[in-house]
Amino acid sequence: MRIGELAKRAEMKTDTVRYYEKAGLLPPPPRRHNGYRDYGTLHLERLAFIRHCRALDMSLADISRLLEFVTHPDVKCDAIDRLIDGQLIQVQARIASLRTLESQLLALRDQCHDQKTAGECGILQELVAAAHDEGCVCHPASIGGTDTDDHASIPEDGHD
Amino acid sequence: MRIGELAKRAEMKTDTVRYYEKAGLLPPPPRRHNGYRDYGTLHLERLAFIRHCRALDMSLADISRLLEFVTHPDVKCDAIDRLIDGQLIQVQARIASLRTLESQLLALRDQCHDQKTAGECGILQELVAAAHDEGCVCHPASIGGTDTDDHASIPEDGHD
DNA sequence: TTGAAACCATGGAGCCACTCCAAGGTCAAT
DNA sequence: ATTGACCTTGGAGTGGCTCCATGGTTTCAA
Repeated sequence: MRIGELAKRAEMKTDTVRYYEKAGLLPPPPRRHNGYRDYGTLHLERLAFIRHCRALDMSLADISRLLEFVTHPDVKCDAIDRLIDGQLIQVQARIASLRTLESQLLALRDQCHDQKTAGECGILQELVAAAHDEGCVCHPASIGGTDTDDHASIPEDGHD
Repeated sequence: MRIGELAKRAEMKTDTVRYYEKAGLLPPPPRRHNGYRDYGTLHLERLAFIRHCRALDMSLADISRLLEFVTHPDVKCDAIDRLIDGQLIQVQARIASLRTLESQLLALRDQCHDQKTAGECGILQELVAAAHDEGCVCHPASIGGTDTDDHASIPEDGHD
């Protein structure tokens, strides 16, 4: 099976397949006389596994760790459990932070009372107010406590 | 004010400030005789604005658009409203997709019944089963419908 | 038989929003 | 005079791809 068919069957791009090989997730297949990669069903299964894990939003590093368990089924499995748990904690933290964000955006949107120009727009006024540290609808100034304080920092989305 | 103090006051790194300048979000300040950047309070306000918008998870492109409204307050503001709405829709979609993901991971975690080796681990067996397209606890094969089908694809985190 | 289309190979750049680093210049205090 | 803290620039790295240029190979039809 050439890379095109493999990619089609695994429902991904040939570029992605080659990328996985370079990243060490997919073992390099034998080559034909012309240099073309020659895949078998094992490769397809492995790709399906990777794809499924990616659908669970796992990082390639985590998937790589899982693949080691697949090829070494005799080691203890509690690390697998911890990996999934860690994943779960990340996802739940992300949901919580996005919910905060949602309420902030909703509050912001409510500030626009169909003004006509940007100069009168409540949303923009709120955003500019934030620059003066006066507290805004979405990030109220912490008068009574500091609990919303750190939420005002930039969400750490860097490495999803 | 040199870049160090500006960055400290804006609670970001000097690298980030320079990056914003290069990205066209912060106008290049005048230089001192030694080449050092010399900032004023307007720069600090602008940075605070950017920081606040980033805390709302806006892209730099969107913030750039907003900054144009700040400097041209006479244009119509409905574009601002639409920008915030778009942001909101994105966030809500992301929450929904993460909730699906959460339940999938929970189902997966329940498969581990304290086995001892990876070979017996229910989680791993489920993940491998997915490679055989037999349906797994987290992504059940669509027997009765296709409602969970498309959710099983890789989450589109690329360009949030 | 020739030529076009479809496939394959490699290497490198681009995306986003930074972050870090190296090599070198500047300045204040000791 | 030297140390250390600051500043400058440019470039590389992050993750997980995606796209592109350039060139080789295969296959099919005219």
